[in-house]
Amino acid sequence: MTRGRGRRPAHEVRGEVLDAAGRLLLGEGMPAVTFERVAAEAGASRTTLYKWWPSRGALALEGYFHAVESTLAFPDTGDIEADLTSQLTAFVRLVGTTRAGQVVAELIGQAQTDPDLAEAYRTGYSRPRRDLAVEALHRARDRGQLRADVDAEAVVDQLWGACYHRLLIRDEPLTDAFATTLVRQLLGGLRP
Amino acid sequence: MTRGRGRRPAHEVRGEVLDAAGRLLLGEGMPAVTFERVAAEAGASRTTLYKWWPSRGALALEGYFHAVESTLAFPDTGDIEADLTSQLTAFVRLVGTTRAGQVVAELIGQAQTDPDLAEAYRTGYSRPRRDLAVEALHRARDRGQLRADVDAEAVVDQLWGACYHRLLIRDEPLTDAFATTLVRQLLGGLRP
Amino acid sequence: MTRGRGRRPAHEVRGEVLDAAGRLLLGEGMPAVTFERVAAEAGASRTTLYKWWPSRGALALEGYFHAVESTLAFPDTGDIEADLTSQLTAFVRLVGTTRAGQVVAELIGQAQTDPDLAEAYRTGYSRPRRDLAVEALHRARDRGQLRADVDAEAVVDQLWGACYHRLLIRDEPLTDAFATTLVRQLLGGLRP
Amino acid sequence: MTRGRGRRPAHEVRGEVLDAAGRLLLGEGMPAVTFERVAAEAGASRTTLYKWWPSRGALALEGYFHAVESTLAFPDTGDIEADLTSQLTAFVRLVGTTRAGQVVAELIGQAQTDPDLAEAYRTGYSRPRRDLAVEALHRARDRGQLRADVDAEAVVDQLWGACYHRLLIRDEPLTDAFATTLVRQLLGGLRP
DNA sequence: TCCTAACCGAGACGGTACGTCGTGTCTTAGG
DNA sequence: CCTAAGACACGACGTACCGTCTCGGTTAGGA
Repeated sequence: MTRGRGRRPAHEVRGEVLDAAGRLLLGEGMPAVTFERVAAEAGASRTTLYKWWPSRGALALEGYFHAVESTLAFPDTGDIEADLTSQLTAFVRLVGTTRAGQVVAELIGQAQTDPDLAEAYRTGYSRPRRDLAVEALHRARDRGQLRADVDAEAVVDQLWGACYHRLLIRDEPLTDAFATTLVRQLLGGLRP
Repeated sequence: MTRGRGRRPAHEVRGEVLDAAGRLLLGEGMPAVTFERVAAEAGASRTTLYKWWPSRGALALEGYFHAVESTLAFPDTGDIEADLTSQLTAFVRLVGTTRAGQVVAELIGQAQTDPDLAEAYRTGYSRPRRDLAVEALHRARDRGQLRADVDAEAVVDQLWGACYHRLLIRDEPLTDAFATTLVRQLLGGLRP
Repeated sequence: MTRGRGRRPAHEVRGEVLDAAGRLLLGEGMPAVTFERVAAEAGASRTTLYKWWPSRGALALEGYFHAVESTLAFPDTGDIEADLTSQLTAFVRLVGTTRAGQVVAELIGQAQTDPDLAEAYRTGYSRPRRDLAVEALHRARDRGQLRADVDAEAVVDQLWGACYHRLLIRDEPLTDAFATTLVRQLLGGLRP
Repeated sequence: MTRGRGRRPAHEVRGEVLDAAGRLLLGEGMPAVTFERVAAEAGASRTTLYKWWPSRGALALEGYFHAVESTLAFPDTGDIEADLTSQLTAFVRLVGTTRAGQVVAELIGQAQTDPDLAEAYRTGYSRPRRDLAVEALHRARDRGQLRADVDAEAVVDQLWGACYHRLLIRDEPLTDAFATTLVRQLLGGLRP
């Protein structure tokens, strides 16, 4: 007898579902993350998934978080150029050389037609990371390393956004040198 | 008599199909551009569409081009900062206030899982526009308005890429002021 | 509100599908029995049909059974020649003058390239009918009306098979006289 | 340069088409014989095929004839039982053990919904063979080996038709013994 | 011999059907 | 009594083939 149809503890099912979603996402990419396949892989009912996740994008995103358990940190050594370069280089390497790059790109792509995913992505991923960088930039400004009128949000777009651009359009390569260049070119004009 | 089932001139069918694709894309967005609906709207056969377009993304992109007939130009007044600001502001307005912004975002989104669309987008859209900007930057450099070691490709990512970032993630607004700030912050460090 | 998209009782859908299949089969013949048209006529989803019937032939056959609800009987009066003649005459009239003849021919025809239909036809139609005739022949043999070494299975082929031959090839007519002749010519040599 | 599009001698094209049709029929069976595939295999235009053959069945049949070049003969040794047995045994072996059996069955099957094939089959295949057998039977009758009132056409159905029955329905095997039995059982009652 | 008309093959058209996958809804049986 | 299993209608996909029709190159016939 297989398992019966009665209910299992919610958290147990949740865990298996997210495992399955993350596995599919990392293994076969976004198109493989369907309610159908995730439910089948997790041995759960599709009904259950519909109850907890509003869209396949939201499910995929949560599966991604569940799989990578990323730590959120922005080391502050006191040298903003060095910190930005190291952060940006780490980011470029992550999305440029690991599976994560393609996955993040697909999530952003899917988010264009999936409002639930877009919202979840902003709230749970991009916003916190932006904030960390903005705070670091503000601290640098307060330390006198950056001009007083620096627009920290725009700086984030000019560094990370530039990388996302290359990640999403892919008509120019995403290299360490590129990361370094971004910081160098931008900070030249931002020093007091 | 209806029309028979034989061949109609290729360009005639093509035109009607692209009309339909563009109309659906602008009117209801990317999810509405399916082979099925485009064929129905165009009064064409699905088979015919499959013969000419490798994916719904490629079809949508061509429908978009067909609909907007955009002119490609990068005015060069001799003042690079002014030119960049005006170009970037125009771009920000286009994608920030018209239907085109959402459409372009959806196309880029779809391109993440549609290689044919990605290739067509790079070749027919992003690459030519990048090149124009890069050439303008090189001319400015040769005029002595920019440092000799400027990385023009990176500059493009730091200006337009920054805008695409806000377009695609949408956790910060895409305003005229933002465009101006991007140019100001970046060019400060790029002058000789 | 139309009806919703959820589940309907299986037997309800089944019934409507078989009605439709039978109606199309009797009305327009085998070529009209496609999954597509049956689904449309029955107001059911094609997906559902695929779940229950392995091929359009199998669907048609079941539709045929559903429509005709034939009774299976082989009256045994004690006079084998009379019984065979009456059975064969009835069969000849059925397939020679009613719609059923063409339908059965088309089913057998389709079965040549549809293993599922072939299997279903043998199991559900021909085998039981053969068996009834064979049993009657064995009883006649045991009563001493037929030679002890009669090959009852072969007799079936020499009577009904002969009729199927004319039904399927149609280069000679299928008449009552033919049925009578078949029995007469064969039984002459089968009497003890 | 490939070959141009001008015309080739009709008989040359015909030959290649029939080669292709026969090859497909013998190799993959009736479902593989489509105008599309035959034209492709023969390197001919579909238009040409439509001009010469009214249906895929007719094309297949002619391809079959072209491939097998069967000789039509009914040896007459003077002993009708021996002749019938040897002819029937040869037939049973042909359709029971070679590819031809399946092919003939598929052709008859297809003929149920293809009037052009049915007509061509009767005219070019079954009718001539029936006639040969009927003539042999009439000669035997005239020699006094069969009763004067024998219905030769019916005899053909009771011998070959019985075999076709087993070929087409396949719920009993088609063996040499079966052929022998058919003749033995039937001729018992047909002798004067 | 050149030019032109007729023809015929190549191939695209509108269609029908297939079989599959995914979606979101709804019923129902099981724990 | 609630939940999950699972069947349903639906929409879209990509493919195969059908029968029709247009187009343009070749070839044969007339100038």
